Amino acid sequence: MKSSPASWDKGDDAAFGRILPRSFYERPTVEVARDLLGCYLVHGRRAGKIVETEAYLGLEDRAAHASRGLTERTRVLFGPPGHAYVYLIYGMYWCLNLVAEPDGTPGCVLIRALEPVRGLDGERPSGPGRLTLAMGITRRHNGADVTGGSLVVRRPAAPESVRIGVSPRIGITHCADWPLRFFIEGNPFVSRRR
DNA sequence: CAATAGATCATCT
DNA sequence: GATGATCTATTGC
Repeated sequence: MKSSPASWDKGDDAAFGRILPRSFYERPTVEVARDLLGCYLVHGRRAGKIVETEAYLGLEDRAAHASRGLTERTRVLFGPPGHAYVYLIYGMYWCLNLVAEPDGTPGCVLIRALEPVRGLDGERPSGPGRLTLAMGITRRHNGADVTGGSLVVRRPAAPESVRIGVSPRIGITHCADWPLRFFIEGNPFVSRRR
């Protein structure tokens, strides 16, 4: 399933579908997290299918950065939807989030794993840290508009039908039992549980 | 196979 | 000065 020449291999990004409009992100975070599964994250020549996400809410979600209020770092989370929130974790890994909810309301979706589609040969973008490493995403993308730019998300016109799994989020200490992690059942690129 | 230690730094207290 | 939405390597059973 890799040798057949697909049109996207020739650089036709439209084969990944239409770029998701801002209205897609301007909804409840959980809905956005679920609907992002099966969409394509495209950065230059590199592209991957989103197979695992986590929702991070607002003030009531102590696991979310936004719960500590508006600061210099979390400014993007409180801004308009459809932008990237990128931050450094544990001193070595960048994590990519997509801002959801209307302008002024915090909420974002952490992209946890991709299935390599183009320009990611030999990579295993499972887990937030490895994903950004493979895609070449860094602090430069913090605040970037993902509805038009070098980094965008596209949705196929006819998404394949998949089973969506739900579980608690990974690697957090607060609200550790909230079922806000979503993934495509059976996909081999979904990261494993601790 | 499961548990733990270590790397390393922006952000916040 | 402490913390953390990670990942890998290593140790121990």
